[in-house]
Amino acid sequence: MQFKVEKKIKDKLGRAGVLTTAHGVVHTPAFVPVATKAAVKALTPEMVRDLGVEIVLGNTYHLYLQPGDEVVRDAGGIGKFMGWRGPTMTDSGGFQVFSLGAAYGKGISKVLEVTDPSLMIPERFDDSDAPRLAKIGADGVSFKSHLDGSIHYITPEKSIEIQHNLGADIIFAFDECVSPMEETKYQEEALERTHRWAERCSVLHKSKNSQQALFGIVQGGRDEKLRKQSAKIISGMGFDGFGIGGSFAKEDMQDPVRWVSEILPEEKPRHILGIGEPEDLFMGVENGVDLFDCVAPTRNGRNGTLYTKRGKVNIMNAKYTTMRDSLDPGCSCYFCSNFTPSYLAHLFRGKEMLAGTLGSIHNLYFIVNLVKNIRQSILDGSFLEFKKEFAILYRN
RNA sequence: GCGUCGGUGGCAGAGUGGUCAAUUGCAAUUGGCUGUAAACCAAUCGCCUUCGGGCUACGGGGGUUCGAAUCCCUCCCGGCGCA
Repeated sequence: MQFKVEKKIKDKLGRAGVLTTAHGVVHTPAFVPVATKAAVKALTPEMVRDLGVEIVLGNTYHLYLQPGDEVVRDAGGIGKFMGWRGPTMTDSGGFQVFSLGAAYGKGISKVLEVTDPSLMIPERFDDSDAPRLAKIGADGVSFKSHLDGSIHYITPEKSIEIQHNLGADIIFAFDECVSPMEETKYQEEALERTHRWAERCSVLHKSKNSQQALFGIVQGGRDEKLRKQSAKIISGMGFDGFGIGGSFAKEDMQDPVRWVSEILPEEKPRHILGIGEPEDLFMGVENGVDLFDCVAPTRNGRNGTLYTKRGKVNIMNAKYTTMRDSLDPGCSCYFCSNFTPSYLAHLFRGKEMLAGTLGSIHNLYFIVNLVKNIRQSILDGSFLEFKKEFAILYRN
């Protein structure tokens, strides 16, 4: 893998670049659709490609459980297995430590909308009996499969082995995504663990002489000291690129991202994990992020929430049942070019499978194109103007 | 005409003397979704309300009872059977 910065935003950390992998080129900043189980839900690889997508991201934990990483390896790797000819990346399973662990059944997401001190857990109470499918052990994480209840112990080494079998161009170190609700003491403890795990991932990966690029993940929550410390430590481990992971608060997300980008080596790519609402894309790019993956466009698309230049709309709202005007004037995606909101509303109400497909197509097109336009604005030297123009319409 | 079973909120369908403005499902209305336990989840869903409560409701009318969607009488409507 190679990465080259083409142009930077004046006086900012942001840049446009080109990432070259064995399976093709990615123009950054880029949006990376999520294909957890080797499928971008509701879409064929051809549709995904036609939307302008250059790279997709699969998931270690999910593919390990089903169909099994060896099946994927024997099929020629994740790209070949899923019929995607371009570059691929896999997440390490670190997010499942969070989503199936501390966040399990609690409705906690990785982005907090409001910073409310009362929401913070003052002291990590003993909730070891709380139902959860992931538990952190001595040197790894014990998962109870959501599919059949079987127990699986994933260590950093195991995550890397699985990812070697999955064979994506870019893989991630096994980390612990920490809940935004955790107190500082726990953040520190988890951060040290993530650093130890990162080192182990790096050591094993290097010993295997893999052609795959390994990205280390910076954690540290919303704490400046921890974030900077993490960025320094992770940059010193010889990774090929970096992930920025963990907990964020909507209103100050840019701070951790900036702190980290200022420290990470400029010549290596940075990927913010699991972030991808339109405003966040501008925030990330401005603060030095090259790659974004996020389930939001596809999940929202399947659930009836569609992006438009004037903000998100819920196609299930009564007013759309008869609307024949364009949902998002100027949008030239396959859905907007060929169908009416009324039709899509009907498909959703009728629970037709095509609803999720058309919703995903529109949303992915919206996000991928937005990032493309952001990239172009960097090359044109008009990023800040573009950001401002977009925000004025989108927020109304 | 006789017999019989039934008529409950937009629909389906529970309830069969008080805890019933009435279980549940669907529909409807609205909200949410950020490294996917997610083609998902949540709230609302008779009218009014100063959110304490008030009012009108289980085909119509009448009755029994302290109290009726629930019991009785009668009328109307529907299914089935027999003429």
